[in-house]
Amino acid sequence: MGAAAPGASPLTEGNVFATSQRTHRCGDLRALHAGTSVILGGWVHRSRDLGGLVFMDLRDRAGLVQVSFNPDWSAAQVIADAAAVGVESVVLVEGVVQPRPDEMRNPDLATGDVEVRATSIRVVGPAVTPAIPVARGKNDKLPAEDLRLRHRYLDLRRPELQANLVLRHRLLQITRQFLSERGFLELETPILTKPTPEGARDYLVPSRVHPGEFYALPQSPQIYKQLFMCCGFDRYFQIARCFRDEDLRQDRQPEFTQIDIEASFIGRDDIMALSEGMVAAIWREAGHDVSTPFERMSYADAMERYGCDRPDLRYGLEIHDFTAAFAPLDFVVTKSAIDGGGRVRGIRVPGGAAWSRKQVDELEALAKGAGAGGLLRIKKAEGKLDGPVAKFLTPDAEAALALNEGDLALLVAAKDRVSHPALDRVRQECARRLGIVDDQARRFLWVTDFPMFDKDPETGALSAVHHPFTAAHADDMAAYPDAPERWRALAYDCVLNGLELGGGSVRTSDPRVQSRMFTLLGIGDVAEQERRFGFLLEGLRAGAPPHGGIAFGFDRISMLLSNGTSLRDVIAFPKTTAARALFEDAPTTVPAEDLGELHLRSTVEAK
RNA sequence: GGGGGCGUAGCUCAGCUUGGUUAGAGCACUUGACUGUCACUCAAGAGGCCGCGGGUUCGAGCCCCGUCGCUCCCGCCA
Repeated sequence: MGAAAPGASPLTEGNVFATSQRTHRCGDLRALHAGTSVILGGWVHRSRDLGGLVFMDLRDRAGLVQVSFNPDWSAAQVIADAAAVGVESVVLVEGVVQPRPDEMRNPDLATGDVEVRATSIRVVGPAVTPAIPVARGKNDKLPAEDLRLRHRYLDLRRPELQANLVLRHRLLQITRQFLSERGFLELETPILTKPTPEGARDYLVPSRVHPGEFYALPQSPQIYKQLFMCCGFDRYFQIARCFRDEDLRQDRQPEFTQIDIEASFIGRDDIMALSEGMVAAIWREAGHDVSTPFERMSYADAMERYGCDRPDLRYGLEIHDFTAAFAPLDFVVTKSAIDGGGRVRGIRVPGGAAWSRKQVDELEALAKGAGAGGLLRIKKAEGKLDGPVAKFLTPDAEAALALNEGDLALLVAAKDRVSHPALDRVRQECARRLGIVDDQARRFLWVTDFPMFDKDPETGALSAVHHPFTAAHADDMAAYPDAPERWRALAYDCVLNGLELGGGSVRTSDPRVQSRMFTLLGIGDVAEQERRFGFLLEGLRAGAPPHGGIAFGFDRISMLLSNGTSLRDVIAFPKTTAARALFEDAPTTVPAEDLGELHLRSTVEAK
């Protein structure tokens, strides 16, 4: 193999992947390369030794190509060497691209019209037998996830995961380009920040130079980005890593990436329009057309019609209120619920009358699991209504139900706090059973006008639904100065098919209003406000423009656009649900003297 | 913090219901044969702390208790 000519840069000639050691990538070779002498570097994906003839599938990031070793063009020693290489070893192969005869083409392979006739092979990175297979048969199951994470250096070689990370890269680039072109500055914020006792648990980092004091890893760059606005940076974004020390889920990691955006002199509609353009650009990069603007729905509407603040609009089964029609009924379940301040609401399921008692019992179990006392069922079969309530129904109630032949009504009689989540669960399950969820459809939606505060039903304490820096509708504050639980927030969530993609708000830019919000949230002491949020309040007092922003969950977006179901498949080195990194084996114990330097002592018994 | 599922060869799994000779299969691996394969084929071989600890029993992969790991869900995630 000849050395590159001194001074020659192979990164020219229109093939940016050529280097001093290789000329092409395996997966890039096509019929047009026929006759070209090439040097390839790649991993041995699989090989087939026919005795005297060896075929090797060589893999790199671009894909697979077949290399053939044959006495007609390969020396005996070259064939012997090829036959001896183990899978997943790294080799450099020199040869000539040749078109394959028609009957030997492989239509399943992008490079299947050609093969590389090898004249030399050099093993530059021999591999031990892989602990988990990289090359898989069509019907082979994936190894267990803990093994895939433990041997991530092998799992990430799989073309599927490579494609996911390549797509992730492209989505990052298009996001940066979109925002950059619109004057947004990519500004970095600290990873070592100030602990905030609200919200999720912080990851804490002990300070060595300040005994007993701690940094926290950011749950989001929220306050910093608002300070950028106070500084006049006007338009900010960051692909920001965020950390939350909470228990995990399939779609939740302890560290995650969000597209974080903030802008000045804007209102809600500005942020929404910008976001729609960005989301459309991201989806387009993944090959999907998205029409804008997105639908909008108020929080109150979403809860009333779907029992959920991020409704999946790909199907109907909307919730209806039958309270007025059921109020006169002499039926204890509905009567007591209504008398107690509740309502009778539910959905009509076309064709549900055919479901068995057991099937409907399963739906009731779901409703009960969500907190409901039960699920009332009324079906219309052979022209008459049937169910425990049926004999109590007045003509008015029957008319209100408006059931068609074969319909099933599923009702919950309870306060909204109970019936919303119960009906949400039942509605989703019914849609799934009916098979009416179109998985090709993309129903983007803005949910707006969230309440500012959530009131604890027992203590009466208020907590922020979005976060404490969100602005409220000015007219609500004026109309109900003493009933903050009635205020609507200038907050908005971007929802796709029942999944939350992102959320944001217009912020409170008046420091006096911000201080009042803290007071409403139970931080009435001014000194306490200054201690915890002084660095924001000072910034606001120094002259703050009206501003607002939004953050999108980038991992989840990558997952959706990779058609995956697990965040772990779009993150190179993810944690397990126990927040453990199996490959590098973190977290881990550290020597007591290291702790001592940080002024810490473990309370856990040494093993 | 709570509940469910899983844990047997390097990998994917069977065996457990009803305890009983030497724990099996496919793939991978090793050796051999094979000149157009592409999940090559064929033959032979090697490979096991049945997660770990304890208990019941004449006898435990199988039953019981505990524990660890992974996973899914609830709580939690302003």
